[in-house]
Amino acid sequence: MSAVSYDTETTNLSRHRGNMFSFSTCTEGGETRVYRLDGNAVRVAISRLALEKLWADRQMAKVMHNLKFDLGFTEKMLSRVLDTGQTLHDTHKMSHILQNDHKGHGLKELCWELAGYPRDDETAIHKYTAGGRSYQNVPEQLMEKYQHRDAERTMLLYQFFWPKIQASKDFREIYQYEVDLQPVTLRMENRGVMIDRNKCKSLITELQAKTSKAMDEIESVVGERVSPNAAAFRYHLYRILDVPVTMKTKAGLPSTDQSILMEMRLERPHPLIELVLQYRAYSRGATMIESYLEKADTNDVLHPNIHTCQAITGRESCSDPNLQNVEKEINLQNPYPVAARKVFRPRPGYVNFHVDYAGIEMRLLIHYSGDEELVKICMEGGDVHLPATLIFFPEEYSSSTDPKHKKALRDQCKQANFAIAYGAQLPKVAGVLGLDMHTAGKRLSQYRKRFPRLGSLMGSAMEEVAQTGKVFTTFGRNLYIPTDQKHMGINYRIQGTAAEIIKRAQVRVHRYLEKNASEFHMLLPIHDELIIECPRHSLKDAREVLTAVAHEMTDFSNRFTVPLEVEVDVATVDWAHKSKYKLLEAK
DNA sequence: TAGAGTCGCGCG
DNA sequence: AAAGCGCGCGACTCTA
Repeated sequence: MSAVSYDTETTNLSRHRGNMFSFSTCTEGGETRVYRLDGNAVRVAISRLALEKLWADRQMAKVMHNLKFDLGFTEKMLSRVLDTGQTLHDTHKMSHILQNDHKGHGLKELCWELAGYPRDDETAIHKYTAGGRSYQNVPEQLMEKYQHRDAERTMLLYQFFWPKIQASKDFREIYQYEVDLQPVTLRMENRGVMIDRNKCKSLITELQAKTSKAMDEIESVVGERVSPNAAAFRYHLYRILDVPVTMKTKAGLPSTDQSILMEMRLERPHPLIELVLQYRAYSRGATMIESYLEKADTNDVLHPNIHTCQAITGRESCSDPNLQNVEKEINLQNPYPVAARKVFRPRPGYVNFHVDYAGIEMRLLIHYSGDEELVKICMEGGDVHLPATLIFFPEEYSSSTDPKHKKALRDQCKQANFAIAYGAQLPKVAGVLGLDMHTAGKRLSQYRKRFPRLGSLMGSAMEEVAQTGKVFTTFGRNLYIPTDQKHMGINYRIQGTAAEIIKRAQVRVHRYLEKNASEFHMLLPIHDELIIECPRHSLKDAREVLTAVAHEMTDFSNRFTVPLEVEVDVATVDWAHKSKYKLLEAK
């Protein structure tokens, strides 16, 4: 199949705020063309015709650098969905798969590095686009020159990267789901997430009042009006509390971060500590929620950018706004959390299902460790943290009759399990468990004897980095790691594998819903969770649909020695109020 | 006054 | 040498 590169120029980076006004193409032979969709009517008509013709030709693969962007604007321009029956390519995704550790995957920089292709475009254009002005303000002749370049660059990258992707079966498969994920993600961004404007406003008012109250009280304690976020504040804090500096910032200054404040809070309580924690939490909460209001469209819907290949590990990320870090009601690190999730709501007439992978990180650690006893516990649906609990607290756990106490012990051992898998040594493990070194030492060696492979996960990943400069996941994705950072290998492997799982899951779930339950829509991935909306009049079908979705998300039996499972919650009012949702029993 | 770097903090 | 790591964003600070 022959291919053509395709690049759009738009008046804004955000689809719901701008439109495309021009596009350019380049053939495999290097012929470039530029079309304008603005200006006189004849030119517009000719360009539109060319655009229609280009997308009508399904025998011609379209190559883009970040295809979600170009596809999204083109769909908006033509008012229809375009990915059906098309062969699409994305050179940005190729670059990420082939060289995840590269400092960036920008079109210009890549072509400069790979081919010495000139990259002075911006310097000529900058004075026309400074101050956030649209690229439509750039003189056409100048703009055109660089559009030819970008189309040519994209074709250049395609010709350079595509053979390397094709050379490996794993790469082909990884690349294919990354490409398939683009229109899926585009649909989620377009659908968006609804906020409750009134709840936002009242919460902002409340938080601003609390913020200024905290500020006033801080002033009366410190003696002058100084923000707890200001550099100067750190000296006031240590002077007033009269405590030694235990942690410093990168620049060698006394740290005033949360972990320090929480320690001080326990050892030397003082009203100033509470005020600082309150001020920081409330002011941050207020500005975050203000930003949601600014970014929402006229229907109170947020359209975030969901980046599928931004993180070095292959994880997704989210911006404008970031919906993957909205505060929960309870935060163990912060006694004054802002329950920001309550401003997110299902659309009128809808409910939201939150489907999350149960303990996926520990399951993957166990999979990669190959520990037979732990694998068996997973397969039988048992508690993988129980053996550790019985080793570290044999008497305490068995003889305790207080469920709270038992849970606390079990949670400490869960922490210890993660710590050991990520390379913790005796002092750290003893600290996590709250045991003296001697007792912890004896029990840890028992533990290591019984589960030797969990403790050697980090070591083997480090060895792999030392030998090859990378680790690879079950799916064959390469994750390059600096050789002076070998210890990161195990983390990259786990995080990268979980990312691949949920990416593949989204492609499958989208296909399932499109075919079988087209009124359901995915809204957002949050690393180990998918949020799916369902109209209330379809609730009678929801249990069957969600059970099928769960199957699509967890069906990796040929890849993992451990089973994957999901748990489902349903939110009817807002994202802070969820209840358990039971799936159908497996047949 | 815009951009870059640091710090701190939310989520996973 | 090490319980690890990935993001995006706002406030602040300094520089050009």
